Amino acid sequence: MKPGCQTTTSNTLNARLATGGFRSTAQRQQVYEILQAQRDHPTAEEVFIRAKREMPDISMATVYNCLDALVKCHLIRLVNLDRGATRYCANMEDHAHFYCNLCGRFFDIEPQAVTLALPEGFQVTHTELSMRGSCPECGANHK
Amino acid sequence: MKPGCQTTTSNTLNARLATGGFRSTAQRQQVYEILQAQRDHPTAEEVFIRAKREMPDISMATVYNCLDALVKCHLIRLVNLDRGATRYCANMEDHAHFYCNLCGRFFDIEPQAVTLALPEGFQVTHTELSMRGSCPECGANHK
DNA sequence: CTAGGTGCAAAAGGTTTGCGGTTAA
DNA sequence: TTAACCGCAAACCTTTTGCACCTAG
Repeated sequence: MKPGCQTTTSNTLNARLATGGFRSTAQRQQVYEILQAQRDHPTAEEVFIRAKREMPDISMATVYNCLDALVKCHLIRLVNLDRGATRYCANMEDHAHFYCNLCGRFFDIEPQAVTLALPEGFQVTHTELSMRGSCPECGANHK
Repeated sequence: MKPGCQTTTSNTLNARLATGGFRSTAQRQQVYEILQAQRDHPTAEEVFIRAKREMPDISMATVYNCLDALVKCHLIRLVNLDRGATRYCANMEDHAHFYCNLCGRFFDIEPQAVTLALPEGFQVTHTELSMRGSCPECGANHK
């Protein structure tokens, strides 16, 4: 491993990968750093473009492989909306997603208190709450 | 229009289509009926297969066209989970979706009370809450 | 060393689009 | 009558797969 990689973040990352039975590779670190650095919920393609800046030979197949490994280790999560490409999010805190129809940006919204009468016997492992509408900026401009 | 089509449901459907600026066609009625009849959240492909039984010449392009029209009229909604194909749901009541990882079925779950600290200025037009885990049957079998 | 990961290229899904003919309003 | 819709086929975009080479553990 290159010097300078032993940050708290990469230690956590490497430990988590190991626990999940995955190897720690430069590509996985790169993909994870991209999602940590810019929390705009990029698509796989957007992650690929950003990764190429640091790692010109990386391939889309590898990006998908890395994203899948990170998802399985619970280091990132998927965000789906409508029929578009899946997006990825490194914020693992309990939160909801808000998509602005006007500017197309995604916002992380504070912890949701979801209370619903879940019939007995249903065991929930993952939850995804997404909303769409207009964000404060666009709502003001659109008046 | 064929006799027997003047049910309450199709009247509502036709009125809604008209309000949305869409024509009422046999294909749209067929697609809507399919989603009303079997509430298992089929994909576009599955809707296509079911529609073909009654309407052998219908095409995928038409199925997508119908689904889009129905979504725009708020008669059906999209259900997204992971990277798979988008699914469609004719239940417009406020509810959540639960996907069973073991049997692969989707369940409609009773009205959610979602309480979250939405920052001022966010205007929500659509909400989607989906969960995954194990359903009562599978949970019992899997023990 | 060797199982697992990488890059490449091709294939597989899923969805959209263009076009000539058809139909609801 | 005519704009909207249909079926067909091709295009498009996203994701997956197969394979030869490489590398973390």
